[in-house]
Amino acid sequence: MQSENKNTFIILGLLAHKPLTGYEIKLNIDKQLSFFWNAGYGSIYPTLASIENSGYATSSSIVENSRSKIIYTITEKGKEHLKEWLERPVKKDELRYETLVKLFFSSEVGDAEALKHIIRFEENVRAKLAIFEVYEKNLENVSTKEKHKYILLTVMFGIETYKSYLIWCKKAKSLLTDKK
Amino acid sequence: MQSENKNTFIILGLLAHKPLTGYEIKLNIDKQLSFFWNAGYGSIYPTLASIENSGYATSSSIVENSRSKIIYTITEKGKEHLKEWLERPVKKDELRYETLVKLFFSSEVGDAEALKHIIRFEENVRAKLAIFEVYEKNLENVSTKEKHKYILLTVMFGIETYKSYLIWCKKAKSLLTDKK
DNA sequence: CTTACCATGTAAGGCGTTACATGATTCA
DNA sequence: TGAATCATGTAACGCCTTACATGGTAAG
Repeated sequence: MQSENKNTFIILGLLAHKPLTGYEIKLNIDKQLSFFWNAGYGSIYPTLASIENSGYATSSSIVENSRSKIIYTITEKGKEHLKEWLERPVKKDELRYETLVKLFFSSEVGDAEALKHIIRFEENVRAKLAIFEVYEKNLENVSTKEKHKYILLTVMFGIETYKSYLIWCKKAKSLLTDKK
Repeated sequence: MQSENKNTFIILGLLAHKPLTGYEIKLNIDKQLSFFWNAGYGSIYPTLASIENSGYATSSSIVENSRSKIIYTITEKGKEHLKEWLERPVKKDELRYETLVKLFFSSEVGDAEALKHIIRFEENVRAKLAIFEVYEKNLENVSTKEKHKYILLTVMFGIETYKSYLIWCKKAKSLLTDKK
């Protein structure tokens, strides 16, 4: 079966909002979805080809700002395909926390190594949380508009979980450093 | 390169604690790591073969409880390999929340569909949180022992994040249902 | 003039899931 | 006796990352 992988639906979802090039799709995923989904050019361009092949989008070459690009536009068939997927129950949320794996086995290397992983994790979380909070402020002003409401939901999810990560980091550090 | 994928280190980590069969490894992963890592027999058995091939473990066929099994034992070389990996910085934690993707694009299908996804997510979270809390109680009693301390850390992570998921579920539901 | 960014792709290889295949033992 | 669990694997396929390859434009 072609065109049944998740990236197909991510791309169709973005195209449902407006026509985009492969390059713009990558930018959109990085900016808006990267917290819970990632994709590289190596998946995006082949998926776009397969999407067009299946009749879910059409492409047209244009020149804009003296740059030639290929813009993809979703078709009715593509919209139906997307909706059908959106209505299906979620199969599985996949988490692969390498950080937690390394902590789980840290009895082999000791507290100092474990702490390094926690601290690195914490730094990443702080950086991303700051970004989320800017997004949230921007979105709250326009959230009465239908489209933004759902995006706000995902940003809220990021904020809530990242805050809990920080709480855990604190507890984890004191479990490893406090003298009994 | 053989034997450099993550499952290699998960398995070595488990074997570092005690010798196990492929079947037992699967049970251990499901019970202790499934919150942040998963693996099927289709990865475990081939990885075990490659681990043995690389000299990170040795195998021996035995009969126990009138069942024949193949037990793998980690070697010194395997322990070194594991430690070296545990000390390397984490490359990336990978999250693929299909739930959030579907929510992100829910403007295409509306509040009712979005709510269904949230409610399904919430049910899963509640079920798993209950399990984590049992684990935590059991671990707290023995957490002064080195090995359990690190396992407790990962359980605490699960509890903290799952509690935050529930908070988000509540907020998300009211964002979608409250009349303004 | 050179660095960064815009823009589109291919190829190889690794990773991982799913389905299939087999067979023994235990328990109800 | 039949279902569940123990136990070990293979094969196919799909998915995804990484590296490679190319070339144009904008800005300093």
